[in-house]
Amino acid sequence: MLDKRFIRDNPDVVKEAVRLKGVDLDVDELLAVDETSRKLQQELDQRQARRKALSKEFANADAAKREQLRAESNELDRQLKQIREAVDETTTRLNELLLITPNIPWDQAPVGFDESDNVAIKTWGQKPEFDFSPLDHVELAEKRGWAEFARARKVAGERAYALSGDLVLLERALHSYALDLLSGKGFTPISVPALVKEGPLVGSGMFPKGREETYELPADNAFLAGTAEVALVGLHSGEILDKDRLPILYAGISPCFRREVGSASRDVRGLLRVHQFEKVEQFVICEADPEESARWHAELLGSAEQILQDLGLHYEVVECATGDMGLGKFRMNDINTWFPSLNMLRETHSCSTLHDWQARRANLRYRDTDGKVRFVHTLNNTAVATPRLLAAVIENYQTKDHEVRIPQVLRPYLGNRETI
RNA sequence: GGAGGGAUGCGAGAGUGGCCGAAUCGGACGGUCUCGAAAACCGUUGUGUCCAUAGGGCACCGUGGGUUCAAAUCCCACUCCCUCCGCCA
Repeated sequence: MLDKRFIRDNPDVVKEAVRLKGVDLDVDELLAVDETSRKLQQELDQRQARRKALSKEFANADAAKREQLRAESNELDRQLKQIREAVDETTTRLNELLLITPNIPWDQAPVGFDESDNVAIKTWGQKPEFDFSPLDHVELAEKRGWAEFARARKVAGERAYALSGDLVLLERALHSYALDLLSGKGFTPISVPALVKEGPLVGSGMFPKGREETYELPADNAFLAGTAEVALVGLHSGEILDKDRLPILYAGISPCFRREVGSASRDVRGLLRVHQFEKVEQFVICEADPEESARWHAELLGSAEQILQDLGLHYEVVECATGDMGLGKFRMNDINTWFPSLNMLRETHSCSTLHDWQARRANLRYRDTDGKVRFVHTLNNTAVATPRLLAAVIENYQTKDHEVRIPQVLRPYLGNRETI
């Protein structure tokens, strides 16, 4: 969400953002509705002021006067009711429009309308060389009894999977390692609800746009969140934090659920795109200073890179194009990691700065040193999301004998085994 | 699942129809005192929105409706929290 006053004062900037992000929003309509809404509100305020005054007079009035005041007040009530209906109508529409108003993207972000316009800004490491023909993660896992696909699909349908044996231990090792790394950097590990109400989904910016991507449990008025970010934003929504509590650094863990409606029959094989997965998420709440949030963006991106470097995986960092970065984002960097079986890099991490766009929706504020109340900045990035990253690890580290060499950093979590 | 209790500002907590955007205590901030600090004393201290230079209007006492000239206060529904019983990982 953007500040209404900002939109009013900078309509051209907002229109440009709408264009750059390819959003279906009529900014002129928004401005018109805002104008109407304010006029109606003023009218309402005036009549309400009058009604309040009448009530005050009433206390000291005689019987005849009271009759007259009662009549006037009743008439005012009739008018108020009408105006209130009009106000409700316009504010509902205004909110609809505000909720789909995009954040202003970073002026250095590549302009473009989808993923294909993203620009690689860094690559690290090298593709592994195999002197045998490597298996893909599905073949490898099945050969080793590490996964059940057919049986899992009997239980839970398409894109379902079950991990077993050493692959489960390896998955846990990845998460433990990421959590330890982030704790060491001052992030508080926190496990959060994946089962959430609608409020935090709107607050985090997932709704209304991502509604059909989200599992809904209508009997309970609840949803399954696609990321811990939803709960992490929600935890502090509505609060006014003391400035000395900032920054708040979380390493959030939760299961994640995604319907993948837009990806029908894409990546249906294996562990790449599944409906349910496990993620350690980096999340930052900091003061509303673009330089401060830019520093945290670099920090979050750096931690994700460190994880991949520690794991020895070949990756590239991508500067996401305006049309790919999503409604609420100021800046987004994806990290794509090498998958030998696909002979390509695939997204494993996504680092975003949202400035105060998310904080405004979630009403997450802090009291600055000058005593003013401001909206915080929020940022998030993946640390480890499995099984996608797990698939990358086993594909990249497989041996001719269908074993997997364990990256050094994970060995302490696996009884110091070198291979599984 | 059954029975009860509750939701008020940064925190505790008063307020059961108009004098309440809200007592009191605590916290925080500023000041006096002091070599400095503590104590004591004095003062300040909710958010949003609109018009505006100053300043003012309006809204908000969990959420949404209703009653009334008038609602934090009465009525209804919902959400959340707590206690006890039952069930249960």
